[in-house]
Amino acid sequence: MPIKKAEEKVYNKVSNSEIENYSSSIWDNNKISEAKIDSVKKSITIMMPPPNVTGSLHIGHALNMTLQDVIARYWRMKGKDVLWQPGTDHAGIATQMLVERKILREGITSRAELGRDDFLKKVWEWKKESGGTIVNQLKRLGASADWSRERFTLDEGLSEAVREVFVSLYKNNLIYRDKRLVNWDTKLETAISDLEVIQKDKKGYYWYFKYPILGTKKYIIVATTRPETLLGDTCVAVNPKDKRYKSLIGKKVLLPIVNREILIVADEYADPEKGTGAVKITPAHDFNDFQVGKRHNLEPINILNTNGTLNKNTPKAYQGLTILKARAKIIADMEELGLLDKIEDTIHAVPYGDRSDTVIEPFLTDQWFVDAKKLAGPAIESVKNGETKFVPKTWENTFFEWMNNIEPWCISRQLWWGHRIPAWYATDGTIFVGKTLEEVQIQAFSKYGKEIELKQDPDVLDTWFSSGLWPFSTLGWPNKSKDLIKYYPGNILVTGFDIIFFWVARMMMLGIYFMKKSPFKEVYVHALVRDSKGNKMSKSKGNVVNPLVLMDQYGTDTIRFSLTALATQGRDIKLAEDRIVGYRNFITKIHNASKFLEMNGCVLDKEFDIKMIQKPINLWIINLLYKTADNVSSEIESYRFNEAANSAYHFVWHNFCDWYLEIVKPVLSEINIEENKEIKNTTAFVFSKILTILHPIIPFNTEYLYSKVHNFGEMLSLMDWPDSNIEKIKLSKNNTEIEWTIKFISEIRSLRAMLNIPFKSLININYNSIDKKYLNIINSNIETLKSIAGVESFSFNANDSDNSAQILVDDATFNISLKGVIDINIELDRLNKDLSKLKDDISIIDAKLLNKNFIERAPKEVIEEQKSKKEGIKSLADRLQLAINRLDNKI
RNA sequence: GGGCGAUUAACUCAGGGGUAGAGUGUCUCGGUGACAUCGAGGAAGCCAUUGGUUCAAAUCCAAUAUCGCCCACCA
Repeated sequence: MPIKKAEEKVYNKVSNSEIENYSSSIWDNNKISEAKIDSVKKSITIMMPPPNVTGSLHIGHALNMTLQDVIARYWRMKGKDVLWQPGTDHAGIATQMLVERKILREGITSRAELGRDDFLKKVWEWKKESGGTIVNQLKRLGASADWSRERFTLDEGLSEAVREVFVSLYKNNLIYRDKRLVNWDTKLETAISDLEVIQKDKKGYYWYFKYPILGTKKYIIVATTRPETLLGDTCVAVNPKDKRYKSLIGKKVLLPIVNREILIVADEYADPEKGTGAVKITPAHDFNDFQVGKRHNLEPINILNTNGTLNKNTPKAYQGLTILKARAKIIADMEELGLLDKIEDTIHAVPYGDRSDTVIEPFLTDQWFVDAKKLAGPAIESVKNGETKFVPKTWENTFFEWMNNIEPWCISRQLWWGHRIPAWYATDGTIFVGKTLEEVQIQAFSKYGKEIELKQDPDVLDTWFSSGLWPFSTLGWPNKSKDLIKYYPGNILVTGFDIIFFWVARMMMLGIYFMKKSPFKEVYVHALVRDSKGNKMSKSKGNVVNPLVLMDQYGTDTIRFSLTALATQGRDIKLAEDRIVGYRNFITKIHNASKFLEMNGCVLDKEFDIKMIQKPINLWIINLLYKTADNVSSEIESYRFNEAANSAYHFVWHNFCDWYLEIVKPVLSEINIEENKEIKNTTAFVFSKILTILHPIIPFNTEYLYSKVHNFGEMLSLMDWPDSNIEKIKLSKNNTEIEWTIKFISEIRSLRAMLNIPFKSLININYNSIDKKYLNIINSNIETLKSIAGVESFSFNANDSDNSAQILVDDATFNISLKGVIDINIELDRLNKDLSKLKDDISIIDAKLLNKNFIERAPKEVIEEQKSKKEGIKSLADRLQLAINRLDNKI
């Protein structure tokens, strides 16, 4: 076994952390990411989705922030004044839970023991100590947001905006207080919104209960998955059209255990197909039942305490029991009474709280609501009329679907951490809403004619209420600030689809209401990052990929490039480590190219004018460079990040490194200085532009190479984006000479590989009659051909019928003497294989050309294209056939 | 139940009316003055199925199948 030298050789690239530290420190020193309010440049505003202050960078953040950073850096290089507004969200429930756990560890039994004020002090303390974690992680990722403007949703300014909005919406009857069924979290003891409820399919049972009909010995049987709600039943409903029960309508049943007389009512809600067709109605604990109860004027009976235990409205034996214990007792009691008819297995959806992961109970309480329906109209309209566009457009359907069916938004939370609701109550229950206590005191005084005691509502607002104001509250609203005028509305919002309803829709509703304009022109909705098998990442599955670990392992830029290259529209991202390794290699490749430039003294000459370039190879690469730059540019602008990354990748690796540098390499080492000057200049120029194009995606390495290693000029992040229009570069469609050379070299290499001619044995290429232009090309690239194709000589040889292999490039034919070293049969095989491919191609085209309909109806250009294609292939095939015949004769 | 999306090489995915593309993997050769985290060259596909539109369909339309997601659903 030969020793693998690769293992001995340690690549001497500087460490990722050194590169990352260098780049971020010069960006910080030069404040490249700060928006310039006084700049005359046109603005681009990106509102960062504020991560939870309790958060730690996960792969979704990494994707989201990388894409925003690509956009931000790109537009800066395009000469725009970019505001990327960062900040964090106070995350009411998450933060409160976290700090509650913390004080528990400190030996405090509950937040109640501390009291509201002291508990909040603890939360602020925590925020001061640990709240910056996520921000530092974002900075490490390279997020070039304007951190000097960092905001927090509980900042004084943002809180003022919250109060202003609340009061204003209240005055306009868009916020109201109401007693309604809400989703109640019995663990957190707070109401939550519909969106915070997650339905999970669970195994359960249908219990069939017999309710005795008063005055008879008969029963009506009802089915339920929640036996304990029996205690709160106020009627039994049957469908008026259901013949089975028609005679029972209006009769009464004796509700077992509680012995309450309740009516059998007729209601369309009862579905004869479901269960027994008769349904028990518990208005206080079921959303549908609530409506039924209302229709029949039945007072709901609440059977629960806020912590989910049974309350005073239930029989003594049940009071204080948890729901599950009460359920078991009901079943046992019913069975004992002989009223349990049967039990069936079922799988049904059970609501869970997204934060507490506990079963959510419909619960009747007084809460504050936003009349979302009224606010939704204009938001829907702004998408319909194109003021705001979703990318990809398919998300607009999702948006409409939800907005059209929107329900009142419950905004009050029975928590301590958050924006306190600016409402006060008089002892008689009168509500006063105002921004400050003084304000409501004045209101109260004018009502009562004297000073009275006012108590502020103890509840706080849903966190999304304040983040819904983010696009304008961060810019100084309600003050008419310069920022607001310049940076509102934003241009682009980058977000995951999971918060379209939570956040995007609410920002649009509130933004349009208060600012008269939708808060952003475009919403780019990116995919979810999944594991390599396509599973959603979750802590319980243990398949969570920690971006910070990946960043340590591969470097931040590698992760950024990987996420960008994988960010296709409309499909989830499966993060496979293979891909990451591939892109790590790409960054290494760039470093090696850089090393090559250094070794060969390729230094950027400020006097160098690319319009004066003469050599075809240089013209070729410049041409491709600008094509790539234009391409990357339009792909970023249309949010096709994967295309942008791939396009740059391909150009750098396969055009610049594989061909340009290889072709130029032998010439660079020649002594002719004048001759080399143009090549060296071009090489340095193109490389500097490569770094520019890649900068938005991999800022750390490109900045490092640009300003530290090569000292190409100022900081890269301040450079202009290459643009063929602005720089008036004429792009040509074809560069025949270089393209022909590449084809020629590829043919030679392919032949070598197929015939097993080792690279070290140089070959002699003969030609008989070829066009002079090809000879010229060969002569001007002779060094390249020698060094990268292993060609020793070219010579005229009229007698080309020796044992020779054939190379056909366009309409030129070459032959290589095999000198008996090579098995003719192998060459014959190779040629025959090529030929049969060509013949297949011809027959496909022939089939078309012989089709009368094709000739009659296809556009002329297409027909001509097919014909000339066929001509080309045919001439190649003919010459190949000739060569085969000749070789055949030798055998 | 309502809606959306996916199905293309072994894998992960682009593309999108005119002969099928990339990266990874795989096979062969290679220790060469940028790079073995590399270079050169191969092999590998009835583009899910069935119908339609079209001169022409992987691409457009419709149905089907399978998988995924969102919303609704605790009789």
